[in-house]
Amino acid sequence: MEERIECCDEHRVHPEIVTHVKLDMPDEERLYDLAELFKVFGDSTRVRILYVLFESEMCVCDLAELLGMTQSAISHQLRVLKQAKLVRARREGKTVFYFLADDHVRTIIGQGMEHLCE
Amino acid sequence: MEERIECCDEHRVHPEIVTHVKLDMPDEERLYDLAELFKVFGDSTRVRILYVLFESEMCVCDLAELLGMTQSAISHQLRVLKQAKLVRARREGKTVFYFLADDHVRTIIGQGMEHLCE
DNA sequence: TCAACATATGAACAGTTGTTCATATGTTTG
DNA sequence: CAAACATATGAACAACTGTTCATATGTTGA
Repeated sequence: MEERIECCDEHRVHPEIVTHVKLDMPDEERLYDLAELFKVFGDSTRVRILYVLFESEMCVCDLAELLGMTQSAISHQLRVLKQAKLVRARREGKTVFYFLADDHVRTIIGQGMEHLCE
Repeated sequence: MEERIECCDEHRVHPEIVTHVKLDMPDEERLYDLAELFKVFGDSTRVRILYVLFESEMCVCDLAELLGMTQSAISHQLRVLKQAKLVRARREGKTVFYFLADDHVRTIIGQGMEHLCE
């Protein structure tokens, strides 16, 4: 802990800060999960689906038509979104309606948009 | 616009809503950029780098040592982060210090963490 | 200017991801 | 129950991504 692997010989950053940072870091696993979550936002098909669901819950085939993609592709992506707990599903007869799971989705996407616009 | 490609024959979602959603959607390009932005957050090495930079600006080799990765790997990822304008760099002699570009990064990661914890 | 050091970068490779196609599951209606 | 329809899923393939290795660039001090 006190000894460091050879790297830069002169450390501008104090060892205290490095130690402090190490203590403050969440577990590897938690950070891995966080990256996995953002990975879900990192695909334009899925972002588009989420944007649609901002307005209204919708069934798979309407999503497919709206986004100009096959039912299969949309269904695969909805599964990813569902596993990440970003959307939930509600069955009504033959059709399944998907809707946003909670408001973090809006906030996260909103902040992303803000970042793009600055 | 009024005519729809054959899909579900009975539409539970009113055509008005579909039209409304279409109008409210940002451009393809914007949504693509948004997904690209989140893609940057979607890697645990990059998330870890960002977390470290929450605490303090840091040089490449310190980051490499802290995260137990090669200098090259870190440097490649810093470039990605820089291109996305999530971090900025400051040169001081031989060493280059990287730091967070703005506070959206904190908010976005914070919201992501919140989502995981619910 | 040259050696030593910190960082950046290009090529290559393995691992991952999104779509398509074919098909399976599940639901309603006759 | 069978047909029709909406959705889900598995396999396969192309495209993309992150790391490594080798090397280049840029900076300092002798």
